[in-house]
Amino acid sequence: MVCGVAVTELARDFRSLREMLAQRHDGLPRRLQQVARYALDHPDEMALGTVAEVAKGAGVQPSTLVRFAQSLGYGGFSELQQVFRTRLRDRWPDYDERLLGLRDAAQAEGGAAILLNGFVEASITSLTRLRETVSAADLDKAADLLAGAETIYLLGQRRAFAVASYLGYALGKLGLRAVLLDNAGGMLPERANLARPGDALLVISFTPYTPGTVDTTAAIAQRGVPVVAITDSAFSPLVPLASAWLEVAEADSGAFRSLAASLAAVLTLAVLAAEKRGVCFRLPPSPGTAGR
Amino acid sequence: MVCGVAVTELARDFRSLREMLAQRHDGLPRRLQQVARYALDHPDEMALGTVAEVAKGAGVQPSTLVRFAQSLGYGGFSELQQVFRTRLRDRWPDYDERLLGLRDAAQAEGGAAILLNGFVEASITSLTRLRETVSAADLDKAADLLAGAETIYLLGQRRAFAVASYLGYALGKLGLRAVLLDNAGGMLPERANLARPGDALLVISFTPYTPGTVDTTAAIAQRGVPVVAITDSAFSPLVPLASAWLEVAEADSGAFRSLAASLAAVLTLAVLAAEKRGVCFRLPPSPGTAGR
DNA sequence: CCCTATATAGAATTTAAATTCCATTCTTCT
DNA sequence: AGAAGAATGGAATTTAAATTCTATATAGGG
Repeated sequence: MVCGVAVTELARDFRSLREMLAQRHDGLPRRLQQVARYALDHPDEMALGTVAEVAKGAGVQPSTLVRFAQSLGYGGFSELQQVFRTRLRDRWPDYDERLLGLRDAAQAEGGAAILLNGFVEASITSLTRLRETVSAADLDKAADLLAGAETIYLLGQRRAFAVASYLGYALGKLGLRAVLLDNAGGMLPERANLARPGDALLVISFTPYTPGTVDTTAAIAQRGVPVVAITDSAFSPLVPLASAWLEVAEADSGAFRSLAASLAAVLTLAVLAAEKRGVCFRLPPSPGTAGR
Repeated sequence: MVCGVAVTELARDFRSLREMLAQRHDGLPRRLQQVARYALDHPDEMALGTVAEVAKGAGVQPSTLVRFAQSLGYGGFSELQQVFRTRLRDRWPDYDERLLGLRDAAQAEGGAAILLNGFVEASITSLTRLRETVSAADLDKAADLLAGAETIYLLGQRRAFAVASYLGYALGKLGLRAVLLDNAGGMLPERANLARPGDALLVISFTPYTPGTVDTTAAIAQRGVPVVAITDSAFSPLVPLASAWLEVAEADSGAFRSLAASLAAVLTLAVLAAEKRGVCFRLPPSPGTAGR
């Protein structure tokens, strides 16, 4: 019946589908044009709805949707729907195109490039997700606590240690007193005892939460020191201990997790806290909206 | 059967669901906790996947998902899924609007969001640029040197220290012997003396190059130890000392540079080196294409 | 104006997914 | 340690959705 009609390669992503529809639209039967318009105007409905729902929305019969998909070269509506679902999954409006190109290029270059590309993609995923999960209010609250502290204690072990150490560097540059709690000589508990209620603890930990980190945080929190936690889930044992916390979930690329999102979050906190501190101690030149 | 059990009003939107799960999580059976975590970590899969797909992703049986939904008060998985689908619909009301207004949205949310957005964008810029400047050949060469080393010494100070420390963590996990050269007690020169020709040094430094890092690298290189450098320019003082080097330029967002690209590069090296080492020492089960 | 080819609507069928049920395995309490 | 209860995995069943089929309508050509 439909032998050799589909000259064009069938579209697997939303962009190509859009393009293809624009081209073939005029040659399509009336009802199918109607479906095409609806599909491009309501991509979310196309992705999430059942055939019956979409048909109702577009004002056509269910079978029309199937014929539409088939006339485009797909096996059926479900196959067409995958295009719309993929678009929902991978919606990084700015970066999706770039990423697709990167993946292809990496394949061509060989194993090392694929590996690198994996880490790059995991990092970008983490970063874009960060922008969605962390709100300005959360950041403000956490930064307020840090700005009000005399000394900021930093705690992070294993893979979170890198984050804590960079934060220590940044806070130092910004002129905020910070102490990096490492476990040198197994002295962590003793060094943690220095924290007093006028200070603050910033703790970073991800699954599986290092017991030492959790224990130390609990000990410090119990002594009335405000705790800001950076962790990866609402179920983290740090959350009940914290006065403020940020959810930072890092994607992994097989072997190791990225730290990109954690670093971005932590630097934001550092700069925010410094700004707030600046407002308290030395009044800034421009009042009102302090941030540029 | 389930008369009047659900005391709580059942959640119809994502936020309440999230909250409810956080509360009830501890009282839940093991598998149901597992599902709860997966659901919050992969909301898109929950929205788009079928029961079978989600079950596979979460590592449970399909029936467990249904029981999970029911224990929360929903009629079944489909009803629970609606919550996740609604979230997808509502969060991106309009595709085009979002394209235009990412930065505007940050403006509207306040200083904190602008700041965070800046760090996220800087990181993504660094990461995509990394893919352009670093070639697979460079990576291979550097990884070969590391794979051939008995012990890998890691050197990075100031902001590069975070990178070196994460690399140390990763190499340890991969079973490669690595020594992080910190300057504890001002003993850096003495500790660096331990490196011998059969070892390797991985050094990370960016403008302005920390003198201590450069000096130590020079001393080690002169004693015949192969050096792999991660630095930000061909004119870096590390380049003439190195047997292999990678150019990693980090974008900055005003105050601080991202470390995202450096971390991605360094992790790639670590995994590559471990793979090569595996090939040399214990022949892998699958010959030919050793990858994964 | 009629005949043929194509498109369409709606019912019938097929296919796939969600839910329930039951046997087995862990837990917990005595 | 043993029994009772809850939790789990997997097959069986039910339910819903997608696809196909056919009768009817519509448009285009002779």
